[in-house]
Amino acid sequence: MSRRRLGYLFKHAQLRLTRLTGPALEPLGIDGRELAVLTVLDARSPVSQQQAAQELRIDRTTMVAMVDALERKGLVARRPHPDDRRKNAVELTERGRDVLTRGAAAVEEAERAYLEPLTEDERRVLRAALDRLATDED
Amino acid sequence: MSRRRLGYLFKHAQLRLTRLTGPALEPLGIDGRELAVLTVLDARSPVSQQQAAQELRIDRTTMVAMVDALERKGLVARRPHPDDRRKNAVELTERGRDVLTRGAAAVEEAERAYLEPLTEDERRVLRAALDRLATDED
DNA sequence: CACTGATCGTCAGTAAGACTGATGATTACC
DNA sequence: GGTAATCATCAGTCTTACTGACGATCAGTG
Repeated sequence: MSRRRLGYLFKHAQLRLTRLTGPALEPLGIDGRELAVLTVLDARSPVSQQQAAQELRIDRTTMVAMVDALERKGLVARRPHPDDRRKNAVELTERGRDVLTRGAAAVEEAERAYLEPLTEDERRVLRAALDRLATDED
Repeated sequence: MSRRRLGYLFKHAQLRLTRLTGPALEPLGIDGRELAVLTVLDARSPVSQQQAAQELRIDRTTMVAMVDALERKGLVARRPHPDDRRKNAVELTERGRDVLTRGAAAVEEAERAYLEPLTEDERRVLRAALDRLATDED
């Protein structure tokens, strides 16, 4: 049996993760990407859209669409940034904070189930390895 | 600093991998997914499109498009399957085998560079962990 | 102050990837 | 022989994420 390529392993490892986190977040009306945006907006507030985009390494135009969606759902609000009129200060609404709290717990639980087939040691090494592999030293 | 979520880590670990394997395969005119298809077709020949699709866990209709592309590039040929006239026996052309050989070497080398920041131990554990995480026990 | 260049948010258009659902041809079941 | 399942295909759709352009605003220079 030939050893599978890393690309295959990553793709399907990620697919299985999505199959767990997706349904866990679905009752809250968001997906994993939106939860990530909520997390950054909450932690770094008040933050411009581009700062948040850089934090998550997503495109600036993608962030526009994400904030659009979250705003439509009433989870965030665009406000004029105090220091710079070009920027939006994007803030979580009360409901946004609630969804963030519950979403974080749901994902935590889903990740626990996801990692269940691994030993404690493997989980630790996996996380450390991914951390380094995900970082470009460009 | 808050621990990043698995979804983020997987996404960006995969992005960096693609940034290495993509250019490595580019001179051959294929991408990683096409190389994977060539690999399966070569190992299991003669194989129907759906068998190959199942092997790689991609959709049957996606496989049609992949074989279309590979056929256009002269790397594979659809032939009537000896046992079942519904099936195509998809086979590598001579040039397809050459591209597979050189592509496999190129990806091997790219993966080596990709894993360079990890210790030998970490590489072993990572692979074992991904293997299990990528497998649905459904 | 006036100019130049950069930054921020936005929008339109596009491209890749992968799906659903339908179809015709063929095969297997009984 | 008739019904159900399988294979490859196609059209259409959906998601994700991009490029390139735009107006508005800011920062630095002289």
